[in-house]
Amino acid sequence: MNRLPQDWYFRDVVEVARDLVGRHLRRGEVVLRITEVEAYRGPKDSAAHTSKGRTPRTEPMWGPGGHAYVYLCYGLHNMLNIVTGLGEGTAVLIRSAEIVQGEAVVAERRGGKTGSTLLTGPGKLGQALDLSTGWSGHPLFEAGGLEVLHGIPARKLIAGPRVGIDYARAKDIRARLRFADADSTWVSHRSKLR
DNA sequence: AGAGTGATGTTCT
DNA sequence: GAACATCACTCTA
Repeated sequence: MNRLPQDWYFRDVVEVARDLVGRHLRRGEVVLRITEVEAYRGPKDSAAHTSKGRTPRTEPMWGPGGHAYVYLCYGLHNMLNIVTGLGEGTAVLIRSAEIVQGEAVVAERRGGKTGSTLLTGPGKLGQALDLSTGWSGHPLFEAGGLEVLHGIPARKLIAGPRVGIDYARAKDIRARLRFADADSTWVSHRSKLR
């Protein structure tokens, strides 16, 4: 299975977000199929990290697409985002995935848990891939490390508001920028999607 | 199904 | 010193 080329990410962030559902994420022997994402539309989007200005932490988000943006949330969760566009401050948060390969390794990293709660949520995904903020800025279109592959695009998408952004403006909270594979059970907060 | 709560540490004011 | 794109757990229904 081949990697997606860098210019694949040079499009509108919502378009890339929808297109990312069903794609594969590979790190070593572990391969995951993305089932749920959220789009963050840059400085004008009050829910996006880039709306608060340029800082060392958010630096990868201001660069060209195809790179990872990883940050620590609540002191314990490493969240994986994929930067899109050409230095527009836009990115897609990867929220959930299904296991394609490496189930034993993932189960061990997740504390021996099994079933469909294994990878539903961005913190769990970071744990399954053993990510840290050191991966922030990593090119996903190059071989080795962490890669995004073609995978199997979703047949049908469902959408809803983003999760955990109560601090944003009302119109940004309402915006339906969370997308998931309608056929997958590996999706968080499923009742709020349609 | 939904609400409440404590754990945890980096980032920026 | 406050805020924070969460999780796992405990209730109550």
